[in-house]
Amino acid sequence: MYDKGADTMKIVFMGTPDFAVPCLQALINDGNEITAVFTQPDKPKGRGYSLTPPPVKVCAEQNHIQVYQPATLKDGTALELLRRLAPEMIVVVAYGKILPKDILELPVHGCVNVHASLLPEYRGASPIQSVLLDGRTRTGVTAMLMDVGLDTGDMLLKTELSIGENETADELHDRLSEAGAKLIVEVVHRAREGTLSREKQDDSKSCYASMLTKDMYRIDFHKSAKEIHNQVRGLNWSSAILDGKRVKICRTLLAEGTGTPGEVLSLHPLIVACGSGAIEIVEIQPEGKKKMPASAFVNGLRGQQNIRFEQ
RNA sequence: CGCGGAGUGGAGCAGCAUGGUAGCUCGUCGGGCUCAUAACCCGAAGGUCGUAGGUUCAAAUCCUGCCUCCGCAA
Repeated sequence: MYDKGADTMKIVFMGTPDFAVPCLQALINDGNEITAVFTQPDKPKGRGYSLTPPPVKVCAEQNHIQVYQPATLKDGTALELLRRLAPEMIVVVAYGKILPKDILELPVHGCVNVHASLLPEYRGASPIQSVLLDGRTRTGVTAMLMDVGLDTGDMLLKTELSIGENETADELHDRLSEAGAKLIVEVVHRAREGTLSREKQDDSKSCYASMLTKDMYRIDFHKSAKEIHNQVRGLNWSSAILDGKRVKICRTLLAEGTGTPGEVLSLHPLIVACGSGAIEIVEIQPEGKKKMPASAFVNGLRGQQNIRFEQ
């Protein structure tokens, strides 16, 4: 009754970090024929610079899928390889490389990208974090048909999510990642049925999520409590200097109170004054230690309880 | 051989340079006080001090190997 070609699709998957893994796994579980996975080359990472494979590679290998890690897609070898693989669709999720035009045009169903924002807003590198830094209350994932621009292609499907007041980038990342996995499976289904429709992006409403830089992680307690709270949750943590030592502030809540910026208003709970308002520090990580509840940190202070955060 | 920090009852820390009775702030359990409490008071349980060896009459403490965790940097 069923034509084999009608209920599976030949797909090449391109992706690199954790965010892309649920999408790949979902496509596999959905029974599609993943003929190959493209991912970034292993890179020296972490302590000792040990060569670390990207998460997508690990997942692909567990599923016995052929992995390719070309340094570039521009020299034609990737194109030739892809011609042989003959995918009906290329799915790209946080791959980290630009696809040249001839690859974009290769599959019949095109190159579909899953992007972690409601396009045309937050195109670019850090949509998840930027949305939180800006204090937005809604975001989502968008599947789009890639073109030569950066996240500018025609949109196919979206999923919208509302953002919790205290939600962190890690938490949002995971939710968006799962939503993206469901979304791409639906895109594949509908591509087979031929029921997808394309919607152009309204460029006048677009904005870009800039790359994250190191200095964005430093807390300036002159800023408002709201800004600092968004910074901590948007970046997962931010650093401050306490008693001459660097600490990561990993989780905060908005709190009551006023004082000079950086002043510790209370140890139980741990509340710090900001430029306007105050934040409660819920989780903190001293240099060289594990992340711990602020209460544990305060317990370990022993005598030196006259602490204040430096500017 | 990238640089550095750390592993001590359930949590966070002290003790280690001058080896010799396990400490502190919490938590837990029991009891008391209170209209009441995450507050206060009294009491209790709970630790082969990461692991394997070495030195020693004696090692959490000194020496060596190994494991694990973390910060920086990439």
